[in-house]
Amino acid sequence: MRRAAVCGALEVNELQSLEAMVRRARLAAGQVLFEEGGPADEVFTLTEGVLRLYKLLRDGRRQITGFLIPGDYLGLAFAGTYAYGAEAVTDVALCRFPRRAFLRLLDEVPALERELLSRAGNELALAQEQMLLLGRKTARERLASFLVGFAERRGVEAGRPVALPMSRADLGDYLGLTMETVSRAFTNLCDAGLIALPDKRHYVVRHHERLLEAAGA
Amino acid sequence: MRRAAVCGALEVNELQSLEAMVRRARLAAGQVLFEEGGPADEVFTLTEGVLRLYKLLRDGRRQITGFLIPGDYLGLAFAGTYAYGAEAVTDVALCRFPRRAFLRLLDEVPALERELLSRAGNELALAQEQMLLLGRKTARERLASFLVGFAERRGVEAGRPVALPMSRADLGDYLGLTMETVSRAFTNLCDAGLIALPDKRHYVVRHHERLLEAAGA
DNA sequence: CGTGGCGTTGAGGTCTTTCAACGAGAGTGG
DNA sequence: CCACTCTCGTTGAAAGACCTCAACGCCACG
Repeated sequence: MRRAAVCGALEVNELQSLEAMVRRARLAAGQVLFEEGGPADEVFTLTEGVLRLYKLLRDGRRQITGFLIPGDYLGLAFAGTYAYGAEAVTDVALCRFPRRAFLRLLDEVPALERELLSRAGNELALAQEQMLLLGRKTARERLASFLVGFAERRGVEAGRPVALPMSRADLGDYLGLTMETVSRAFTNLCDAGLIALPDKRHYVVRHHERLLEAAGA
Repeated sequence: MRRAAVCGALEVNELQSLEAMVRRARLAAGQVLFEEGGPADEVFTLTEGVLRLYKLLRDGRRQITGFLIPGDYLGLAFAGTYAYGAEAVTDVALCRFPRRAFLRLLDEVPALERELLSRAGNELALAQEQMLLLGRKTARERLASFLVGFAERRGVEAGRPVALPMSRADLGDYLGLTMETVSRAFTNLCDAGLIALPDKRHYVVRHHERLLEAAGA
């Protein structure tokens, strides 16, 4: 895992300049960090909680493009405005960096740039996986894919309950479905014995193999 | 437009090492450049023609994640294998770089790294736009979005015919639809007067405003 | 104990897919 | 030069997956 590498690089090489420019912030669940199209003058690192990134259509339809967990960074837009909005799913804590200072740091620390490039590559691969999901998978496959991937990303070991911080509606907007269809897919996977639902905000992977198979790839 | 910047950087700063490592290649329409999961030991720049990048499910369902046009690069996987397959849509010409030499060059030319990071950011923004399309737009909106964006990307001025090198099936796999639905959406937009279809492989944007509106955002 | 948000379930509707037929055009071979 | 064939695209009819609308239960909160 390379999740800590940015912070690592900062702390080792540039502690003094980091100290000068880092600020910490907290947001309550549901609050907006920034909006799509807003001026992109800060870069963030998430340290606690979960964020959702999303894009909107004029009539209100929403696509969540990703959920961020501690260790993820966001906001590095090379255009002057954010390409997406960001909101707190749970209470969150994060580090904020002024964008200009961050770019200056980028000039001074080549390793940081390489790290960001590597991360961007990972994100791109994830985005392509998500396109496959949205364009070609069934509701059941979409949910199964998400549940497998999320458990893994959270580092939850097999058989352990995984916390689901987001609502069914959020999940729907992430998977390109409605809340109701997500709910039915949960029921379906549960009835099939692939997962268990101790309560509405937790799930357990009961058959990793079969769930992976239900995910379609 | 920064499309030429990589080549620019190479030619100005590293001409001799470039000469040593660049190789040119051609592929006929339909041929495979590399397959998903194959060893990622080369990086490419497309100089002529159009490529499609895609991911597959086991049962053959395909999602095209992007069409590449001259000036685009591909293949910079930080993992050891390609995350997607690449095939020629038309006859293509490209430059190939051995991956290791390319990474060495990356160490020597900091500007190149910044350029790649900037491009990765653009690609990520495009990918998120595509997620919105796949997850939340109707068939008509998807096609309208594509037609507007493709004309722009090709730099075709308003009212001029745009060449469509890919088949309806390719378009379907890109937009998360079937060939038939794509065809119906074409007919629909044509009947509505938003576009014209001089022949099956060209279209004309007749009302940029209204087409943009039909694209949903 | 009411109220409101969230999730589940059912019934009916809709958009897209599936299946099928048909037409146009390119390339092939008689 | 003219069938012949194959691919690609279009169109229609029927089927299906998901959506919409609605009712209901649960739980936290005031």
